[in-house]
Amino acid sequence: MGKQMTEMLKGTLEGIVLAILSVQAAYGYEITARLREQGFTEIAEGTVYALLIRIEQKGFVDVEKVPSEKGPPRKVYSLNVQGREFLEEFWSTWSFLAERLEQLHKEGGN
Amino acid sequence: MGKQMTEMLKGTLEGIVLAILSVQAAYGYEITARLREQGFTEIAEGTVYALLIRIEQKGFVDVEKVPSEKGPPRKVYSLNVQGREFLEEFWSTWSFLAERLEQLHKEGGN
DNA sequence: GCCGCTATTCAGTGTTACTATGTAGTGGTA
DNA sequence: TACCACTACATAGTAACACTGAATAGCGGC
Repeated sequence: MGKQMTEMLKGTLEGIVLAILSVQAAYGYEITARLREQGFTEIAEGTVYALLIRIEQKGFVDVEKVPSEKGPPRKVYSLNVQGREFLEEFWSTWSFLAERLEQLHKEGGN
Repeated sequence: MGKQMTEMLKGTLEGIVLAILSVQAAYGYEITARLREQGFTEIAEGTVYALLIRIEQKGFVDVEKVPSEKGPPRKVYSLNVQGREFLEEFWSTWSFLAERLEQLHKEGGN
């Protein structure tokens, strides 16, 4: 993956995953696949699983183990109230940053 | 500073500073002040200086020492060709990320 | 002589995403 | 039976980056 993207994902990937979960509960393998669909083709599985453990420890998600027909049991993550609050904060932080950067892009773009 | 902002700045602060330098050459103290003006009120001076050393080592900027009337000599940084190329890459990476996030924000915002 | 402002530097810390690998369950197939 | 492909999760070690909390240094005014 591009080094720039790697660094830029720090702090945003968590929000991205929470945003995905805010639409619908999902398990790790599924989330990875969904990220790939959305253009994040190079995000490693290990990265996603590590992130899921983190957001579980922070108490942003509820976890349920569900048997799979095709492999080991799935750990299905669903966003809880705390997670939704955090996601809102994330969006406001993101919006602030995005506005400043858009401004800078315009200024420099002459 | 909010922890979210801290993490989100990883990878973007470098681009922000390069964007500032793309408009006009500047020195560390000045850059810090300019960031504060633009709403990044809590970015530590030490952070900016460390970043400047990094981008100098990467060869994105040229440095000139200029005496000051008000204190120790200033180290004035100006963006060079390599820096401009890197900045362009930065903008394309940023745009990609911003588009995906905007999309996600819309989807989740129902 | 001391304080405030300007200006830079640096050691140590925490967080995060990546690499690389390992473990495990299921079904198909030769 | 043995092997492979796909599904599904876990983890140890690494690199990069922003922050904290200092220290150093030059200048002017009181």
